[in-house]
Amino acid sequence: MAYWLVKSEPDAYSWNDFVSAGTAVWDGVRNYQARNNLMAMKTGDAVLFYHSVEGKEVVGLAAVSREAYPDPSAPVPPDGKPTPWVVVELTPQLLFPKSVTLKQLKDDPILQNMALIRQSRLSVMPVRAEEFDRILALGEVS
DNA sequence: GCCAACGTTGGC
DNA sequence: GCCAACGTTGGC
Repeated sequence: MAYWLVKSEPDAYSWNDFVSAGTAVWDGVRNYQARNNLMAMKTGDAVLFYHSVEGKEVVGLAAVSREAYPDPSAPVPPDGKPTPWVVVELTPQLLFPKSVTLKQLKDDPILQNMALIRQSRLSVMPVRAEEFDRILALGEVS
């Protein structure tokens, strides 16, 4: 199983919105690196849910419930080719007992090299197993 | 509110 | 194909 992190601005789509919806179609990704990460996701993979801009913290854990398929919200290319953009579907798993702030991640020696820190604009990124375990520990997920 | 990082667009 | 201009993201 692989591990991932997705970002969402809570003003636009928060963890509570996600829980209320029960499942989320992760649409609107328009960056090729992020798209490649979406395409690599497998059903059952674990996904950390991060609030960007407001909060700046990992708030919960989700799971991939459906693998990549074409993004229905993407514009149709004029040449009639299929859109390059994809979505996955995510399902909430649990709310962290304690949110893990960006500052905590930056201050932790194990987490120094996370894409979240080194590449702040990427919205969908892989997480290493040791990073994932460490973040769950910081979030007091038992 | 500012601005650094960085991806995209379009003129040449 | 290069690169300046521009737009967006997201931390501070």
